[in-house]
Amino acid sequence: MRVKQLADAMGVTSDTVRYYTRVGILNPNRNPANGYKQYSQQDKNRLRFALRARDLGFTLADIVQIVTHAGRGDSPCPIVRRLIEQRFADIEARFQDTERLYGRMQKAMQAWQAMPDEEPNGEMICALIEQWEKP
Amino acid sequence: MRVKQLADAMGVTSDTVRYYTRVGILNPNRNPANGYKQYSQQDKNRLRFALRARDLGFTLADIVQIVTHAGRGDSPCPIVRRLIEQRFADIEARFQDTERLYGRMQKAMQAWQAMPDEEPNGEMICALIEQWEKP
DNA sequence: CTTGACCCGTGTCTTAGACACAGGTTTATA
DNA sequence: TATAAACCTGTGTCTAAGACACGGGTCAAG
Repeated sequence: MRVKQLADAMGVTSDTVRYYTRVGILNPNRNPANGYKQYSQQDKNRLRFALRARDLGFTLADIVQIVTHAGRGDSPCPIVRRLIEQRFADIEARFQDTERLYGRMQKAMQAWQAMPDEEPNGEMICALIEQWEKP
Repeated sequence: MRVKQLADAMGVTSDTVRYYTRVGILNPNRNPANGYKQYSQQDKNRLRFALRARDLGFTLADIVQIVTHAGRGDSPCPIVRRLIEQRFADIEARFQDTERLYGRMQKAMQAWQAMPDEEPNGEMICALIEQWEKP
């Protein structure tokens, strides 16, 4: 199948398929008649794997490592275990960071809505931000 | 004050001070003797404002807009109100995305630890990822 | 006067694609 | 069969918020 066909089948854009090809996750053959990329069923499986791993928080660099080792016949075992531990810690930290940010913003919004009575204006907001304390 | 002095005073790196200068948040004078940037107390105040706004989820582009309008004597009011609404929606979406990602990863980790009995190996993890269903 | 710490501007790198461009190919329709 | 729409190719640039490197100039203490 060609780029768009694969992209549509997996629910991504053509650019994503091309990008995953560029970085080495997909390895299409070339149609000798016109030079177009030809994706096999194996590419489709790899793309499905890649998208699921991405949804679990792995980076594309992680995925490239995994599929490269898998393709060489090596067991991706130690790599994958290390990556899982690493990404889990990353996502946990990111989650907590975002949670704190969200909390700060909620508090700021509440402070804004608790402003005296008039509509808040730009200066008041700027003053609010300026007086804001580090969490 | 010079770059490093300001950076140290505000707890950021010199690169950050230079970057904020590049994008127009800070406007140092130049020391004519050597061409070095000379930051004033107003720059320090601006940097403090910028860092607090950043901690509240505003982008640097947002901050540039705000301080540019403030510097021109315009009221930043309508801009700031629009930005606040925009960023609050952004952070809310980001928080929920990260929360979902964190949940998916937690479930994956639990599934991994609930694996039969042996140590999990790479193939098993890959199989887990492959069979993983979209949330 | 030397040494180490600081400064300068400029340029490149990072993620995960999105978008644009100029031109070649395929496919459906008239 | 001609043409137009939709597709394809590679290449290059852009995103956010700095980090890092380079080659060279400047400052302070010893």
